[in-house]
Amino acid sequence: MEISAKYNAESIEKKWYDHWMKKGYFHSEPDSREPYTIVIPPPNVTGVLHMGHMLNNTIQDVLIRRARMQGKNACWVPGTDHASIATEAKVVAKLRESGIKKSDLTRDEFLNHAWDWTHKHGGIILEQLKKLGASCDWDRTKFTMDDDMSESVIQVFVDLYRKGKIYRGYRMVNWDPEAKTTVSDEEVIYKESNGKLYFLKYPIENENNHIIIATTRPETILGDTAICYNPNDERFTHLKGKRVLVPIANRSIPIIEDEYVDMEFGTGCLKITPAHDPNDKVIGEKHHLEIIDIFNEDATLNEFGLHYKGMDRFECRKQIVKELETHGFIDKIEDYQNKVGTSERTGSVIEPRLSHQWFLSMEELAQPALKAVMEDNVQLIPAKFKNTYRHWMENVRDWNISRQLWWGHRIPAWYFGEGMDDFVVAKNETEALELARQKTGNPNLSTSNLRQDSDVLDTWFSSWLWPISVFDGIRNPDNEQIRYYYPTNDLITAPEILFFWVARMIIAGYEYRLEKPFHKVYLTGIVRDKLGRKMSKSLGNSPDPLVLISNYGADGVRLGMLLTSPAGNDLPFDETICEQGRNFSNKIWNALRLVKGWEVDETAQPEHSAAIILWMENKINQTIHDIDELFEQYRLSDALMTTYKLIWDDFCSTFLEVVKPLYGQPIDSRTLDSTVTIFETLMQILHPFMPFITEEIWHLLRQQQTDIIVSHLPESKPFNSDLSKEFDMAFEVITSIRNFRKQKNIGQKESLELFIKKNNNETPRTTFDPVVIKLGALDKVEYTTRPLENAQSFLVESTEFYIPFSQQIDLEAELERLTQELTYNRNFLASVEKKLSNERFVANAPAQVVELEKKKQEDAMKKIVVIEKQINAIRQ
RNA sequence: GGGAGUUUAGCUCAGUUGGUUCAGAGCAUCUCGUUUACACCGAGAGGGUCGGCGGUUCGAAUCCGUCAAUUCCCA
Repeated sequence: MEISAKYNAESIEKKWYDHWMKKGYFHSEPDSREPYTIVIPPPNVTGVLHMGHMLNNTIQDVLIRRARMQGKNACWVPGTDHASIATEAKVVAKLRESGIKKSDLTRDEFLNHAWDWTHKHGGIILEQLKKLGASCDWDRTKFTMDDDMSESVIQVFVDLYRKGKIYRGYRMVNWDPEAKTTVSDEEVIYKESNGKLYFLKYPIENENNHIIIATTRPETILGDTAICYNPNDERFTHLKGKRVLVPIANRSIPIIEDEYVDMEFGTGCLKITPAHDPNDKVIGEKHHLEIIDIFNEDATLNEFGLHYKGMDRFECRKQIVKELETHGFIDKIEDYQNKVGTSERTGSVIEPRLSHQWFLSMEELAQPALKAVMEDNVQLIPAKFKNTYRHWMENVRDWNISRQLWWGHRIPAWYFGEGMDDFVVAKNETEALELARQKTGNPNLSTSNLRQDSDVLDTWFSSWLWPISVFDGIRNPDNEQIRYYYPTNDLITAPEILFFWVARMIIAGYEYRLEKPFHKVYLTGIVRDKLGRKMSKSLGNSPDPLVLISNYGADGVRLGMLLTSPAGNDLPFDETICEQGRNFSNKIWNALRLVKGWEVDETAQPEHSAAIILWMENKINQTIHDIDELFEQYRLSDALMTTYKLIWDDFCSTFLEVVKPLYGQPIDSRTLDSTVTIFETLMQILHPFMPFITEEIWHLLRQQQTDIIVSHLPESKPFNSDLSKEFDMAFEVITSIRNFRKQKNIGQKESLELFIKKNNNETPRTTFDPVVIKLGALDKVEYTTRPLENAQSFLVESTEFYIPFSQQIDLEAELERLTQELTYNRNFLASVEKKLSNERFVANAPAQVVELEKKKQEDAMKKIVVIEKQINAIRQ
């Protein structure tokens, strides 16, 4: 069979993915096996794959493939979320391009456009995941706005409302008075503006005195409900408990104290207008102040604006300043530069406005979720995030779940009047009508009297149910799927959304399943560029993952991403790490070419082959054991690096070099058979990390009963650590021989001999002597009892080695080297003896440690004796 | 302003409850090498006052204090 010299990832990857899909290996149904479940963190339905997804999904695929090979019923549920804000913004932008304004459309018309967009772009990101090799159960693909998923969301809203957990409250929003709509924080552009700072006099009630307050917005005094100073500010202590009158309105308001006030700014005294400033709102709530909203929807003044009613806010400012001046309320006016928020869409100045919103009270709900993580019932990996988690959960604030958008789950609240309590919450309009009739006692109420809340729910309010709702566990809490797959095993996500998503899923899990949603949460790092900046589309600093895949192969990219990303650490991405992955693929590929290139015959198995097979099998068992431990700790990078070294260093550089017959010679069938078996085992161990090349090689090695993806992962068997130590020593000998050849410029073709002199009555351990002969390109190894003359010597532990050498040995240099070694060992011995002579050390250190020191002492002394003898021999 | 993390080789990171000569890995660098699996390679080598200072201890990269740098989260 002709095998190409270079590994061609692209065609092979496509071939195997199609094959796996055809065989249905990714699909899972409940059965008697132990389940292993992951739900994907749903990417934005209209998004495209970025580096963060690559990292995240590579990790999930490694875990799911490993579980599958361990014989578990592996189920990875894929899907997407509707991402209200991002998607709506995209649709709006798209419509604008074709000259359509959102405000020209009805809600239904707009939603039709949004659905078109979703259907057109919705599958893209999932198709991209396939290129990466993601072995998701595509039959289970979910979308947060699927009918069943939406029903679950609405059901939960209604349920929480009825439990008293959801309530209506106020929140400050960015109001665009021109478009008469709310805009998100991202849509506000702050501009430098030349304004004025007005210093106003507020008369103190029942006193012939006043207090001066600086403001940039004098028209809002009509909405003032308090005056505030810093309790640490001695200038105002005489005002404690008094009241002032709002100029013009002549309304009496209290003077309050709060440390929020900046004593340096203005006069050090602040007016509080809770309806028209976010900071004032916070203070207002804290001090239970009245809220007076003076504006209409279009930012003209309402009846609280008194005689300015109906006037625009900026016109009002001019007029009110005149009136204040006339009545002597103005102390002075200064020029003032500040940043004013304007609407990205209309350019008009944003008016902070209080708006009715829905909130979920969190404190009680958070308790079981906090406990679960603190007690490691849900385990965060790495654990350092527990602190952050606790801090957030202990200070959790109510969750504002309203979004002033159209795309998403519309809030199932229907209003039938203007009063604060004139609404009902129900899962649909029919039920709402029934409830509204009951609540009003008016049987004639019809749907035309009902008006559904125009806002939608926060996208997180649907994704917090994800691990439950993908198995239909909200609507059908007892169905077979949810009972089998829930709780899921691992969640892989980014620390940025620990609160937005992870914490809330845990909360929902306990609320709706009385059980955590997952056992473990693996928090990945953030993918950054070389400059340490987060990769983002707006910066344009992210490579296109699909281009990377086509350049380095999916296997190569997967390896690159995983090698540099321990859990919770950021990943400074550099294409060279993918290059390392590609090089590794090529290395494995060439190992295959070597093995497949051998002629076989029935010659006897050489001793070196038998020995190295023994060692390699032992090494594999040992490494499997290590890898298992690393996986238990979710140290995927280390597990991969361990595998990488097992294949590259141990298998390719050592094992294959030993069993490799001389050029043109055949290999014996026993050795070849062991080699192929070992190669297969290595491919199985590597498969979760590099699925494609391993499947390809698995099949090229020999006729297989099954595909590697569903083969059984090799399990750790007992291993002999003495044997490893013995080999490590042998390898040190090999390295010394190689160094000697290098120093003396002796090629591999020129053969050498090696004499070994054991000391201190040690018995020679000869298992790997044939390997030393092969890799050292030696004629023979012989044991001797006396030092050799005219030979290069070296020491491994306290065994002497001699390589007879025809050239003159530089005795001076030898002496120099030996003396150095002697000094080193004497110093070492001295430090050990110093420790041992320290009574407190011997008394306090554990016996084991003291034993170890004694062993060191003994070894060093033996070695010193040997070196001294060598030195004496040269000197004679 | 409040909170959390990070700081070990040129880069990215390991380093369990303090205890083997513990200062390590990969990449990068340097030297040598076209020995027919692989130059997307092989064989070697160099490289760190473990951020600074102080303390606890027989013993500190590891524990404590403090300072510095840096990142993130919340307002």
